[in-house]
Formats: sequence, structure tokens, C-alpha cells
Amino acid sequence: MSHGTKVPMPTLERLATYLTVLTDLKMRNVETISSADIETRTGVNAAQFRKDLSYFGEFGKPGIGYDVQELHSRISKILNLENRQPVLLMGAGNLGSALAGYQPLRAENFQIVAAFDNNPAKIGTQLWDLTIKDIATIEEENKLLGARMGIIAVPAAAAQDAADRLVKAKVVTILNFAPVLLKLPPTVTVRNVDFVQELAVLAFHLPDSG
Amino acid sequence: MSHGTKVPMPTLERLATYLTVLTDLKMRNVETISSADIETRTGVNAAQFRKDLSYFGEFGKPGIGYDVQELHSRISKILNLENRQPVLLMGAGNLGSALAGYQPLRAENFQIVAAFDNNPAKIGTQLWDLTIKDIATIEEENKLLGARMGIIAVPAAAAQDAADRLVKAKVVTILNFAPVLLKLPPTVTVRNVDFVQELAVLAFHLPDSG
DNA sequence: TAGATTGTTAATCGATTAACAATC
DNA sequence: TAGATTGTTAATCGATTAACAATC
Repeated sequence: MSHGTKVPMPTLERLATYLTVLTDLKMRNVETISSADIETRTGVNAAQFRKDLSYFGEFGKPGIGYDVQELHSRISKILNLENRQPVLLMGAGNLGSALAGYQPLRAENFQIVAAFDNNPAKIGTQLWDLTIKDIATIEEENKLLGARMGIIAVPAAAAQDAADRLVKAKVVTILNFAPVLLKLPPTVTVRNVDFVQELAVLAFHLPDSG
Repeated sequence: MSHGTKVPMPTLERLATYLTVLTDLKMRNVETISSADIETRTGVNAAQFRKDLSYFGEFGKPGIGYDVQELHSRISKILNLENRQPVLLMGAGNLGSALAGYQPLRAENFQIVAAFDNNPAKIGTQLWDLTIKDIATIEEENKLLGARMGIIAVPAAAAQDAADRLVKAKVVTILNFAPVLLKLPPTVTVRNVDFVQELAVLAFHLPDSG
């Protein structure tokens, strides 16, 4: 999918939010929604929603709104989520285990297809329906799996190595949970999730104690 | 802490990043850093870093840079992380368990002091060093604990109820992992972390398959 | 002093939103 | 047709960054 205008990052983030809402609406057999409905359900301004969609074409009918099925299908296509998207998991600790078992990923067509760890005590054991593999075998394993997405759920000290291995195995997008700035080729897209950062921002908003 | 000018949200998020880096530098006995060093370590533009700090006063010495200890201490104070910050955890499933065992929270002075669940099979059992409590007892429990921060790690369908209970228990900031728009009084600050959203944004960046 | 680096201003850049003609 | 709601423009708002005087 090639998009004429450059799409702002906040637009992409909201697109993913719309998709989740649409998945829910579809399941509940809602047929049509307006941008005002979207505002109620997501908190995103209705004009913002329409502007976001405008980067990708026309989606609605003036006076009517948007067809839920069609909008879901088109956003799904934009985000490359029409078909099952395989994902490699680096790290089979507490967080990795939680991610591997996280059901909502399935609902949006993500599937964690392999879990890697460097702890010999873990290699060969089961993580849900997966057998944990040696992190050293990732290149070989992904020749068969063909995953282009990876998740890093290893300790900070091991994150750069995990990232390098993912890239060697031909992964091009990485979701990184380690609080570390990964140094990678510009062809690789990285997003960081940092629990401590999130809590720290919240702590700032605490009223002065007492 | 009262701040004259309104602080932009991206500034707060970066402040948390600086703090993590400074914690690391402190541990490694680095005494001084420049804004250029910060750029190397965080990817944040040096001017951006200086601008971010300027919302809170003056921190460095022209020609020299910033004292690591002092900068850490001052950012720590700004973010209300000088003293241990107690946090309530809602949901003792896979994700809740991973969060309760997540070491980096400790390093920045966060402490999960109680875990709540509504599953009778879990109530009374151990989660690391905590005994899982009935979610219905949260108000009573937090009278003693006095936590003002909460984490929601329950399924989407239970998230609003969990949030309402946190607010009743006098929690004023919430980190929400459920992909749901929480409806709460404006006095409550919420941040959402959505794994599916993160992966969806990455999926958009996948080169067209083939 | 000379060199380095800050804090801040002002210019640039980008995102949000109100308003409205088009249209179902 | 009248009412509703889209897609898009233009205005507003806010964040980023280059530049530089101040100063250690």
C-alpha cells in the first residue's frame, strides 16, 4: 500500500484505535456509524476522525455515515492486518509469557509463532502452545516462519542483542519493551513501550501529597 | 510542585526517559553530561532536551554541562518519585503477574503494594510477595495503604468496573492496559497502553509483502 | 583568555479543529 | 425536499529546532 501524502504518526495510532472499535461494532452487528459516534466511543474529535481517514481516500456517505463492515475492512487493509501477521517473541520470562498468552492480539490477526530465550533451563519447555527455542536458532527458524515482526521482552542488558538477531532473521518491525534506545538500520521500524515511563508521567500528575 | 507554564505532554514523557538514563549514569558513576550526550543516549535532540528542562528552571552550567546527581535528583522531584510511590494492581492474570514481578519499577521507586482479582480461585493465593485480595475489599485495603496510583490489567469487559473501584478507593492516576475508553471524573488522570495498537502501527510500516 | 555549552528566542514545522459547501 | 453528515479548507494552536548571546 503506497500513500501519496505522508501520514502523521498520531493518525496511524488513532487508526489502530478505530479498528479495535470497529471490530467490536462488527461483532455486535452494528451496521452504520457516524464520526460523532466515533468521538463518543474513542474520545477522538469527529473532525479529527474524518481528517485521519482523508489521508487514505473517501470512506463514508454524507448524511448517512460509515458502513461498519466496509470501514473495518478498509482500515484493516491499510494496516496490513487483512491476513494473519506472524510475530516472533524474544524472551520467555514473565512479560513474554503474558504477551504470548494475550488474547486480544489474535482478535486483530496477530499471531506469535515462536518464542526465543537464551536460558538453557527454558529452552525446550512449553510456553502455551509454543516450544521455547534457543535464541541462537532464530535465523534458521524464521526461514520457515517468514515473520517480519518481532517483540523484545528481554532484560534491558540483552535488548540490543535480541534486536540485532531479529534483524538478521529478516524482521523489519520491532516492538521493544526494554527501556533502551536500540541502534538499528533505518530500514527497521521500532516502537518502544516503557512501563516505567508511563507510570512516571502519571506520577507527575499526582496532586501534591497530603 | 506547581509549574507556572503548562508543560507539554511530550516533554513529560521525555523527562521520564531522561530520568531512566540518569539512573543508569549515576550507577556507573558518571559525574557530568552535556545535552549532546543526552541526544546520543536517548535520540532526543539536544535543543529539545534543554527546552524541556527550561520549563522547570535552570539545571546546567554553560561550558560544562549538567551534574548527573543533581539533574537526577531534580527530575526525580519534578516527577514525584523522590519517595517510594505505592501502586495498586487490578488483575492478577498473566499481565498483572508480569507487572508485579517487573524489576525496573522498583529502580524508579514504584512499588506495587497490593494485587486484586475477582476470581475466587485466585483470591488468597500468592503473587510473588503479595497475597491476592478480593477486588471488593479495595476501599478498605487502601485506607491503610494510601496508594494514589493504580494499574488496570483486567480483561476489557471488566476494566470500567476496576477503574470505578480504584477511584472509589481514592486513586487519582491510572495506567490502563485494557483497550477501552474509561469514563472517569476529570480529576483522575489516565494513560492507556495498548499492545494491539502498537503492533498495528508497526504493521502499517511493513513493506508490501513479497 | 579561548573553548565549550547553556538557556532562550524566534522561526519553522506539523497537528488539531471549526466551519461549510457538497451530497446522500 | 429537509435533515444529516461527509470531506476538505483554512485558521488556530502547539511542538520542534536552529541560532546565538550569555557565561562557566
